[in-house]
Amino acid sequence: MNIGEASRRSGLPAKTIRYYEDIGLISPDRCENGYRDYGSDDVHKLRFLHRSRSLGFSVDECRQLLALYEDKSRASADVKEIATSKLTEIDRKIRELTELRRTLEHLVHACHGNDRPDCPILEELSEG
Amino acid sequence: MNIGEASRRSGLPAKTIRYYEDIGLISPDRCENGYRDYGSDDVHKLRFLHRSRSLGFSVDECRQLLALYEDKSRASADVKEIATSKLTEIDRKIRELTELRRTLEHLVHACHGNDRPDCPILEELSEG
DNA sequence: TCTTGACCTTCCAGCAACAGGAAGGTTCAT
DNA sequence: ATGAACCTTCCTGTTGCTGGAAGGTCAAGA
Repeated sequence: MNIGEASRRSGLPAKTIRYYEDIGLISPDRCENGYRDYGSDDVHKLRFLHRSRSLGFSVDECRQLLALYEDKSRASADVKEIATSKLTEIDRKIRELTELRRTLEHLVHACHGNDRPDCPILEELSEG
Repeated sequence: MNIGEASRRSGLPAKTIRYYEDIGLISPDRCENGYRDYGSDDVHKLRFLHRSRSLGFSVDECRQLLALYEDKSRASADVKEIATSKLTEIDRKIRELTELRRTLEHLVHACHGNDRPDCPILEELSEG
């Protein structure tokens, strides 16, 4: 199938699919006219990539996961380790954002938000 | 003062300070030898930038905030609006990450993490 | 005086992970 | 035959810096 169909079936934009080929994540066949030709296994991989990207794995982690996925003698511990470290990272991000949120909300609350120039937000930013 | 001192006082790397000049956020004087020459008001701005960046504002938002900061006839409502929309954005990010976290934790829990190839994480990624 | 080391300068490249668009070839339906 | 809807490659731009190369400047020590 052509890239458009692969895009529809995988949920990834054609641009992204070509990019994934550029960086060596997939390598579809080519038709005589030069068009890329995707098989159902390719689509399967693309969906795998789509899903793992949307779960927050970096492209490089996706590469590792994909390699493990195709390695029938893999140890599930290897996969679990990647996922666990990603979980830790997500936890950290959530903590940081929550802290940010608190500070910001405090500032927003303190600001009158009227047409006068007094602004605790700017004051805090300039002093903090 | 030289850029090194400005860096120490503002907490921003010298590279970043030059970059901020490149994109027009600050414009220090120059000495005869070509070195940048920062005054205390420059350092003040740099600290403002440092703080607002670390609060999650984009460089472009920082530019707006800085302009408001220097505009003595500003309305605090303008600042509050920027901060409020940033707050909304942070909330959205937190929600997304929390959802991600839940899915990922579920997967990590389901995986035995041993030396066998059976792996619910990969299964989910390939089907989801 | 020479030299060493810590500064400073500009410019160029690269990171992630694509997105947008130009210029052109192909296929299919009308 | 023509137009729409595909497809191709190549180049640029995004965000916010960071690293490095090649070179100028300055102050202190031998």
